[in-house]
Amino acid sequence: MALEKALDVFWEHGYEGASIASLTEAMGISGKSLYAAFGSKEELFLAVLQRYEQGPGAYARKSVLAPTAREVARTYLEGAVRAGTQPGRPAGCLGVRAALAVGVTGQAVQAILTDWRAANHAALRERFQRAIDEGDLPADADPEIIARYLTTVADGVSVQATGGASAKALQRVVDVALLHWPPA
Amino acid sequence: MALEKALDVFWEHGYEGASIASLTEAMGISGKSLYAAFGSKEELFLAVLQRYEQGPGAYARKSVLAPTAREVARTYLEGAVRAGTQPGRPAGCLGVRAALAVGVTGQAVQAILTDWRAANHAALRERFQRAIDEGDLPADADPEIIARYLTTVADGVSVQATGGASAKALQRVVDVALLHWPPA
DNA sequence: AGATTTCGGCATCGATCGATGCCGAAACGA
DNA sequence: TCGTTTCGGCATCGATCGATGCCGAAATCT
Repeated sequence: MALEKALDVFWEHGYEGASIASLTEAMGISGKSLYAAFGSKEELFLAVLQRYEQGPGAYARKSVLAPTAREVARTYLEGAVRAGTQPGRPAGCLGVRAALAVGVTGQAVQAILTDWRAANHAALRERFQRAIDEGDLPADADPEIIARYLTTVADGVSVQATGGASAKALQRVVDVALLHWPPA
Repeated sequence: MALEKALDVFWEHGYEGASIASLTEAMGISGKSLYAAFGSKEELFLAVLQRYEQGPGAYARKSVLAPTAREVARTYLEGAVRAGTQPGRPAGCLGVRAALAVGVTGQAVQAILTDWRAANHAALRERFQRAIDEGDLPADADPEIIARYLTTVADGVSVQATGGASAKALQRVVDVALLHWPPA
């Protein structure tokens, strides 16, 4: 699928670093077809982001469905490792890499990805609040700080993977992060 | 100092996102003076990176001088929080933000920053190896994994700060990360 | 004060950016 | 087989990229 190829380009080079020429070459279509199908570079990126959420990034949505808070945390962090170290695909997380620093033309996409990461955090926080209500986590646990800790580690995993850290090394980091539960 | 202004621009917008026009405007000098003083955009960035290491990023170099491994970890993570949430300055870490995803013109700088982060990791690992030799850490501790855990959390702190997380929230994340020591 | 040097403002270089119009070839239906 | 339609290759748009040369004003030295 052409969208999957575009995903790899955005994932590897970020929003502004991915040129239309590099996108059309990877997708195997012409510039005219690209604009006829997606309208603009930004709309193409939005379509790619949806694709990412349902593919490599699906672990975030699935993790909150785990039966226990402990399993939520484990599936979330291990999903981040797996998605960020797939052989033959770009390293790290699209949402972290693509727009951490941008010029003037990328500010809209940067805001979108910032919201995207914030939504991930909010979903985890709400899941841990439910765990408290169900007695799965202690009543004095703080769902905000637990969720923040997990998203911070996951973001760090993405940066480490981008820098070339191996899946094995990052899995050990995740094991360390999950040694004590609840973490606070 | 003009270098400090250039640092803020690269810090906020990354290497490719920082245009010469935005740099000269922030530095208050002309393009001609910029090239006379630094030679090229890439050489200017290298000078900025050195400045960053001795200013906001100095915590990394200082932390390994702490007397105990525990204090090394604490000063390192708290330094990452403080440097990444300074009011009136760009959020996060220059080394993480500036070149996580780049086009063709930024690959050299991307490699430089990847090496820079790897050097941080190596310095921590060597410090923890020394702690093991001195009996400050258990003989069966793994300096590689402990250092990797800390750099991963610090990288995550940088991403979180870029996304708008507060210093207080990130300090609590660091407290959680340091609750158990050694972490593994 | 006059001569010399230094440096910033401006215009501009070739290249590339995202985006679009033109045009010929291929595919489809009658 | 002919007429119609769709779509990709190509050239090009204005804007901006990093980088440079020109030229006049300000500062320095004798």
